[in-house]
Amino acid sequence: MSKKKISDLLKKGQFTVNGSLWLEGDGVRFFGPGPVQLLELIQETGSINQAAKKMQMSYKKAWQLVDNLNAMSAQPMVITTTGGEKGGGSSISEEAIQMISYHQQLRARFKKFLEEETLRLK
Amino acid sequence: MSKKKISDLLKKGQFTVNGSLWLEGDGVRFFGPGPVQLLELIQETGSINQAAKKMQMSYKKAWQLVDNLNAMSAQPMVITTTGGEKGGGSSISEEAIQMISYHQQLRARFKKFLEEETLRLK
DNA sequence: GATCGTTATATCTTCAAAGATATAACGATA
DNA sequence: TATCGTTATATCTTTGAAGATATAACGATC
Repeated sequence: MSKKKISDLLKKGQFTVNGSLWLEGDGVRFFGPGPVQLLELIQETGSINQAAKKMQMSYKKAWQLVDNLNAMSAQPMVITTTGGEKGGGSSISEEAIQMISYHQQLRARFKKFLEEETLRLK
Repeated sequence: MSKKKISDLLKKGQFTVNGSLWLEGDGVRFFGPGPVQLLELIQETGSINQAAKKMQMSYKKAWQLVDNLNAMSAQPMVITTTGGEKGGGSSISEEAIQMISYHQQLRARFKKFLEEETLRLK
């Protein structure tokens, strides 16, 4: 019996290999797709609050992500200030910019991997 | 300023790139690591019930996975019989064996990808 | 028809994650 | 000192997934 293509084994028409990637430190996941987008939006808006709103995330969750990121990194990724003229605000560090850049490249390589694997199904 | 290694940006010592993969049909995830092990154990034990116990999964969840797998595949991956001498039992189809084999190869390639990406951090 | 262990299914309970809400702290400006 | 919008934090509610439990259906064997 000849070997069938995987897609022949399955019922529906459109199949893809998909997945997700993250950085792990001592078994703890800490840098997935969510945080990257949040960092980008903090950079754009200058505020955790506004960044959270833009991605329809609760402020609470956004703050937790920021807190977690800062705890895991050698230098803070997000610098926050409270009070002042505009009530405060946040900016991202050079390290955060490098992490964003790295993550974009990583995602691009992963995307290629997934596309190759999806082709292999057919 | 020279570009730092990613691992220098982070606090703790041991970092890895990790992730998970699955097959998707019409946006619905349906074939991850859990089902593969379950299929293997059904093949080994001849019973959904015993397979579930071996991997410390509730029968309910195991049965749901089996039901889902059969619904997604052109031919059933698990053939079940009820009643009879031993109360019934289950076996896996040729298609399931092919899926297991495919998934093992896919995991091996993914493992290589993750290892390469982890090396890149350092 | 009584027995057996399994499949098949429904229902109830638990538990953790997420969301909603409220409020204190902050500090430049006027 | 009053105002402002933001950060920082606590607490309560909601929700969905998982787990626990119970039971019917099944059919070869005796």
